[in-house]
Amino acid sequence: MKVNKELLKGSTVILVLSLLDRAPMYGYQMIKEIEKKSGGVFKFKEGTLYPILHSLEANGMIESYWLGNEGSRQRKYYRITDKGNHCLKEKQQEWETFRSAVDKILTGRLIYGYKTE
Amino acid sequence: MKVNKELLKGSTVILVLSLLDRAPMYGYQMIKEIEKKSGGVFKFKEGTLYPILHSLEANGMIESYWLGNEGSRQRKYYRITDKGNHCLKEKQQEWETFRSAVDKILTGRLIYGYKTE
DNA sequence: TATCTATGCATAGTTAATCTAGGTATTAAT
DNA sequence: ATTAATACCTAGATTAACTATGCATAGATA
Repeated sequence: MKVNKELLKGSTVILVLSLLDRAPMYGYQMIKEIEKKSGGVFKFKEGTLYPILHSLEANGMIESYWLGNEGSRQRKYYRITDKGNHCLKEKQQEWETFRSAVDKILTGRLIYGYKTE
Repeated sequence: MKVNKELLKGSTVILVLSLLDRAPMYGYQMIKEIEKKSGGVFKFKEGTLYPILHSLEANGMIESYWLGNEGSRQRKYYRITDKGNHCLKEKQQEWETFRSAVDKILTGRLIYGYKTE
């Protein structure tokens, strides 16, 4: 990770659902995709992604199916469900709220008075 | 919190340092200030803020001093140090990187192919 | 004057998201 | 044949923020 990894907390699910909202993918592919799209900023660990996928599937946000590439290796693809799509929309709104709130504080002006010893 | 509290992780320190970069403040004041500036999105708990302040002080990012309001109650003010200011600049850059990377994924286009069963 | 609310600092223990570190197996390249 | 990349998985450790307290002062209100 190029950034403080704690920053990522709370953002992983929206990143995963965003990817799957555009196309079904398998886990390993998502790791590469996220790294590529983020310009190398996010490098998901397998120990991070796979438990998230399993949890999202258990909650009905995504569905999985095995698919082989013309007789070659089997890959476990995930696609987003209607419920997951609804959840994604909520999280997109949440992200906008969060980002805006942080920026307000980073760029904000002083409200209360100034006091020093 | 109006947003998933996990989103906040990794962002607390930059928020605190940003406030102190504009004026010294005491803890309770910072809680109110952050709530006000964020439009009510962030409501820091005391159990969140005070340990952060103590940790930042232990690391030389901020300094504290007690100050009374004309003979009234004593308040513990914090001001940012040079080291803290340097840290803040790094974290501002980190925030930009992070925010931009998330937005790239949320709005990004498909890179690999599309596959379904 | 008694009580309630807001202010103000502090911390021990809990929770939960991510990482570490390991495992297994297939495929492609050297 | 060996190595690197691909591809899945999970138990346990880490750690940041929260919960739930405690204590104390100041101001308002009845």
